[in-house]
Amino acid sequence: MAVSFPSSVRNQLLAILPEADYRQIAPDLEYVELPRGLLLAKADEAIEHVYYLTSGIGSLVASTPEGNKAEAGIFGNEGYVPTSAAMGVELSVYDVIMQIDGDAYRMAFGAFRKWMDENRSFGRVMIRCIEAFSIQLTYTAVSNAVHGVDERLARWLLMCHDRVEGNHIPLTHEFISLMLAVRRPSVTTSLHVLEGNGFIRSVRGHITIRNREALEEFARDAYGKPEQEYRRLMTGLF
Amino acid sequence: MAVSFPSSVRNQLLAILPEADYRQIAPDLEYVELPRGLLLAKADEAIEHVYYLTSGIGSLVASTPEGNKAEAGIFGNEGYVPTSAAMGVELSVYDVIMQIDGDAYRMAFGAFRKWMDENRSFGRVMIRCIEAFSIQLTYTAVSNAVHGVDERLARWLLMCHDRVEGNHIPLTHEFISLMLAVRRPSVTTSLHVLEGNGFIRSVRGHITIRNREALEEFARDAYGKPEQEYRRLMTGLF
DNA sequence: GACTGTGGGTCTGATACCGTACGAAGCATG
DNA sequence: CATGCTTCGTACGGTATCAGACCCACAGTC
Repeated sequence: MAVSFPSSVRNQLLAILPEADYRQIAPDLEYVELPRGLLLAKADEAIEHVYYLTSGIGSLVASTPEGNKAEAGIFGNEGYVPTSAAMGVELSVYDVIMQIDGDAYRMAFGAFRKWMDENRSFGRVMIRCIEAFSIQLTYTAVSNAVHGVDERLARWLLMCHDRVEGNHIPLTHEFISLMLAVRRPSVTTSLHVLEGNGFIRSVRGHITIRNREALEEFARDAYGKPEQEYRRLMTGLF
Repeated sequence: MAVSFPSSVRNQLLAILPEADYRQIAPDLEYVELPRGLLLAKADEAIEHVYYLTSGIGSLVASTPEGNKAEAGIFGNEGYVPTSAAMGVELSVYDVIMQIDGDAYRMAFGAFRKWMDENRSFGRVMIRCIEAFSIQLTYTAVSNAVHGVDERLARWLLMCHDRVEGNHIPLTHEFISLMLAVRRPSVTTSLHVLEGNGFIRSVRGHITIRNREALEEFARDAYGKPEQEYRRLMTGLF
């Protein structure tokens, strides 16, 4: 662990920035802790800050006029939110909510816009991230259309696992059911399927990944493309 | 109809550009006809051109490793494809296919990249379009998660209707079933529901919208948000 | 007018998921 | 230890959609 590194580089986007560019924007970063449930942006309200998570997980949740909700995207320390800030959009369209406690470096909307204009490398990284996120959205749409609950749940757990350290994820069935837009009991039974196969262990409020490889195999048709594209998009940028 | 206007302004993105900027990029536009079934981009292949449709409809179709497919996004003369070109991405992740005959002005990938760098207004419009498209992706994901076939079909027909002139849409049940990732007979029965309500008329290969307002009401929970956001994003830009 | 291919309607049984409800188990509080 | 709250397990009937198959209607061709 290099002591001289600021902890903000634990965000992969900030870490990828050339050092000179990073130093330029760094003064506008502010460390914050993000408890579960915190809304980083609210639907139809102004985007005040842009967040670079260094730990934890958040979700982008979209609602319909009748109040149906579903998660459209998930993010951790590999990205930033809300992506729409980069397009000069001031109002958020979705709720962006912390799903697992974490912390982040955040930047005021105005500063973010300024650096998007003035720092080429910064803009390049942010734009790449938008593409990566949009690929995730696409495959969420496809998966929602073609996969059953078991597969969707497996995919979702893998995406969470990618974004935490260790194998332990604090999650309730209730919360998962909101994200996947299915009944809570459907989550329970699907978790049992995964548990019966030895992929995971599930106890009151906690899920432990026990055999990630097998879980990936199980979710093969649902998981992988966005993650692969992320790696492709983010390598060789500089 | 102003005779002096080039037909390319029938694409809403090109139309929105300030005249000076439009004149700058115009020499790199080439008129092409796009028959149904034509692939404007192929998954994992290089993006050769960027297309600005002036008529017709196309779809962005994503596939899973096991060959499941579903439409993730739809576009007409209100946007451009592939949006990823603006992020400096050279390979397409999806198939982009013409769904209803049309025509377009296209620009070589290299020229597009150049103007993204050199013409601020151009870049701004393209970036806005990415955001709009990404909102569409999000709501497709949500709708796929929470709505039944009837509602999803209604939503989809409305999105097609938005992108054609008149009330007539040439479509087969088979094709719609591919887009929605449902069985072909499910499309047949759902169309009967819409037809029974007097919203549409469906005959061999052709669908006619008869009462758009009622159809919108029927699809209220599934349709509208992305379209509303599109208008908000694209007004007052210059 | 017969032939052929595409597109559309309908049937069967199977299954996945739904809405709802209720009870049991874990955990904190006093 | 009693209480209350959250979280989880399970059951019921109902419905939407599935997979697959089959036949019919229409449109073009020769």
